[in-house]
Amino acid sequence: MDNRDEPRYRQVAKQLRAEITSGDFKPGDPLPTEMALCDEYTISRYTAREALRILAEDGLIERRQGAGTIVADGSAVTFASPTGDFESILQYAREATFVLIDSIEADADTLRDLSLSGRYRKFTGLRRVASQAPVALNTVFVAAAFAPDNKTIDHLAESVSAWIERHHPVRIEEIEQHIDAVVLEKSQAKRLDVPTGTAALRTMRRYRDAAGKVVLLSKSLHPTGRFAYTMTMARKR
Amino acid sequence: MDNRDEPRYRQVAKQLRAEITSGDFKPGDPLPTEMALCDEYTISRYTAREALRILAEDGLIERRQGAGTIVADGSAVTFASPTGDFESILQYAREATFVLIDSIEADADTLRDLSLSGRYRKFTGLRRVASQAPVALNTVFVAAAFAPDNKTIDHLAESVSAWIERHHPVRIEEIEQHIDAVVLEKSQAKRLDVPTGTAALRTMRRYRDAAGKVVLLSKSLHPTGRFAYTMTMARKR
DNA sequence: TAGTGGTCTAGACCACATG
DNA sequence: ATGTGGTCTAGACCACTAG
Repeated sequence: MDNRDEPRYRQVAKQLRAEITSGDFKPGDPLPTEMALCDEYTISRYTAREALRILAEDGLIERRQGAGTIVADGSAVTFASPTGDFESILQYAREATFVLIDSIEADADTLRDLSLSGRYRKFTGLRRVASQAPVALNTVFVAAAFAPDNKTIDHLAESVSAWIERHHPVRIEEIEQHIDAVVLEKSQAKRLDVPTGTAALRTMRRYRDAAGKVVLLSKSLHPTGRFAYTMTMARKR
Repeated sequence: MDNRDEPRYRQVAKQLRAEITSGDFKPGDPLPTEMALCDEYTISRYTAREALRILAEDGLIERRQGAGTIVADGSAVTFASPTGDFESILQYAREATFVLIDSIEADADTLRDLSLSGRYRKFTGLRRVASQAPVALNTVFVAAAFAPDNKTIDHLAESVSAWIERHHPVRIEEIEQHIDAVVLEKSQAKRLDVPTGTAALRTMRRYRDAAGKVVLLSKSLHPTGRFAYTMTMARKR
């Protein structure tokens, strides 16, 4: 079933998120109180609060001292990243899990098309939040030296770039992002469980280290309604 | 001096921040461990961690399990764009001309849908580069106080936000951008001179002044192939 | 006044990084 | 092997909101 290594508070957050996005809780509805969550999940208050913190940071809920916790409005469908820090721009919901479909060594033609040189491992998978419909069909090319094994990447609950930085002495210095729109093909739509002909955001990101080497290249297809890209830019002074 | 009501963890965070920004701790330096902070400030580990969490969220420090906490080598990451100014986000707008189709006062329903309050003028038009096919179907809501007249906006060869800043004493401090994908409807496709059913990037941007007031709201439909969104994010300051 | 979320303590065990 | 940060428990008191 679920990854037993995943912290309890993320599991709880995932569950609550599912109940919110599925409509069990609607915008404006009160969420269970912290003590209620403690009882329901048999967890301490700290764990309940960590779960709620995640949802609050993602803008899914609003908390008010003395009053309670309610579902924020307008966030039932999309997963937005309102903050401006490096990781949150790139990620889907914090708990989005990579579900591996396929893993092979990238062939020469593919690499040439992507302007990559060197050896790369190609992972194909879905990004899911809880057991909801996938938010993305994801293809990731990882430089061979940094590639995780299949067991590691499957059910990875963070970004691949974050995993690489934690496990290898490399630092991503720059990300180039390219976004356009496409209409999904039949096979893609099937994997994502949407009708053929649905529109999707297509993103391609190149993650480079200080030397300009592409450590990671990620291509994603996000069907409309499951994902939208949000960011805030502040003016430089 | 210090607000005595302020939570202890914020006081600690404030103190640590001061030590970092004053240069007592330099980028790459290890910060005191959690236990060391507990002793130094006579606080529990929870309180120390809350303080560190604040600094980590602000991008001032980096934490790695097992390794420790160090001062980050850049301040919070910003979106580095080639030119470093707002115009670069608009990309097409720099060389694209706004061709006015329609101009009316926005009605109450429309404003409510967009969460706008106050009076706004709604301009509909195409963005063209030279006499090529249009790169966008554009709807712009301008706060009444700043709205250009029809003659001015038609064939405007810059962004509307730039025009506003040049002609009114207002400064855009923040832009919130939302991007998703759609399939064009017949009337939209016709205007853009593409087949019905073409995919398009849909962007919505809110331009706010220092007070948070939405000065300008722009919605665009960019047909695939004519426009793609590219940006580069750098980790360093 | 009762109940909520906010802050805080004092423990504990674990995963991970480094020597 | 040691020490770090990550997770988690079981308490407590306080600030605030609402009936």
